Amino acid sequence: MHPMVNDDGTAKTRAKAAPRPRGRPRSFDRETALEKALLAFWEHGYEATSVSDLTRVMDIGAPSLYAAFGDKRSLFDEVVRVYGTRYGSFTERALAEEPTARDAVARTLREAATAYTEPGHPHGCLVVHAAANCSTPEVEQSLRDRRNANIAAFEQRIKADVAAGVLPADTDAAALARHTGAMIQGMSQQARDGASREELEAVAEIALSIWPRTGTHTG
Amino acid sequence: MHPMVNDDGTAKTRAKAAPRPRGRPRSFDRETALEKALLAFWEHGYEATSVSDLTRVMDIGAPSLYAAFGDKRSLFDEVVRVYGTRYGSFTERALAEEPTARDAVARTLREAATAYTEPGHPHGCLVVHAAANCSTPEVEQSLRDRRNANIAAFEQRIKADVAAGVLPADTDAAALARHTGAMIQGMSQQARDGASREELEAVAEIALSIWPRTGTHTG
DNA sequence: TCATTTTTGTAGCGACCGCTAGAGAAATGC
DNA sequence: GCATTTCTCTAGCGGTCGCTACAAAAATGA
Repeated sequence: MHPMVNDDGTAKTRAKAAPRPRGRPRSFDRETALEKALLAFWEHGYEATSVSDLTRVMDIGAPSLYAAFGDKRSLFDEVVRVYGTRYGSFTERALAEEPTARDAVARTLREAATAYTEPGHPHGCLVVHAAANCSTPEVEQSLRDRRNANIAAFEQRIKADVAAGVLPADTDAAALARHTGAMIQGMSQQARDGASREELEAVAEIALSIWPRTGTHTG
Repeated sequence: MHPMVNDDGTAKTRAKAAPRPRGRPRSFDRETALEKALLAFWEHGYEATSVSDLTRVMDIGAPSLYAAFGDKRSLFDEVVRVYGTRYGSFTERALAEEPTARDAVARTLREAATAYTEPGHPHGCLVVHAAANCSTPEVEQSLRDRRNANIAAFEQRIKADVAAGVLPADTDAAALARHTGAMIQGMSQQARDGASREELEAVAEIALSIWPRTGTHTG
């Protein structure tokens, strides 16, 4: 057995043994740099964030960026994945944990009001805005797919409630899901345009009032 | 009196006499070129539409563009003005012509469903999307101001109905206006993401169901 | 010590960006 | 005809874009 030499001070990333690699070690923490890139892309979008911007905020040289993350496009892809797990997971959590579609939508909209106006990071949703007006169609399409997949997930959840009798049989699941998606995207735009958490929460409550109250909560 | 020589075939623009200017006449129709620029900016946004793109779709050289429209920024400003009168005026028309705030909002959302999916031009609203992720902050801010002014106009109209007793006294006019703005922007995003007119109309009807039905139409 | 491996900083590639100088072309007034 | 005015075309400016070749630097294994 090799001794687990891992407390050398710089290698925060390698938590799991793995003997130190051969060459010169990285001078920066990969996760920290990735988070900086995430914030830059979140604030300015894919296209308006130049590689020069990225190297500045990540505090590394261009060759280091390309060695660690590939090109700009794959760095952005990784940023989107990290964003999804770190900041954008409240929707799927609500869908998984709440007992009814209505509860899931309610929790999603309320948490969106908070998440989209949180201090410490840009307002609104990266998935909604970061690939708008993008001259690389694949990038624009990849986020569009994520948005539409979210709406499809709402639709599935609503249909399940209809099938279970929780929602009326004549419920238009597709329209209800799209309405929810439009609200989320509209609230994200509002957050970018300066709306506060309280203002977005009021919007969310109005939007929620359209739901038939046949669910578990009737108070 | 000078005879009104105005039928020289090329000068569509000068409808009002004004003796022909001194130098070499323009080889293109300014309004037609402006409309082409409008469509380009609408589809790709301010930043992603290069001057080279513009000269190609307008079918003129770069010096002609700069002579006729100033720089890229002022061309975009003019495009936004033209867009407002030609494509984006349905909101203020509804606010001016409908008897109640609710009717104005209903007409706005229904007409948005049509306008945002009309064939022959890009989907969605130029004001919502064309300055997203823009590295020129003034451009981004100018469209943001237009969006927020729209919401303020809704709020004023709603407050007028509250004052007139058409809407309940405890109506949250600001939240209701912001909800309307979020719906418009969300529907615009949906249109960009591929939603059809019928789908957006269904979303609009759902959104409208939140309004208290104390207005003139109760059928 | 010394060869090997990997990262780092410098410096710059070709392509495109918004924009314009300058010469020629097409109209006018005289 | 001829000067004047205005527009058009070619060509290219300085700057930034995404990206990379290259050599020095810093770790390893022997």
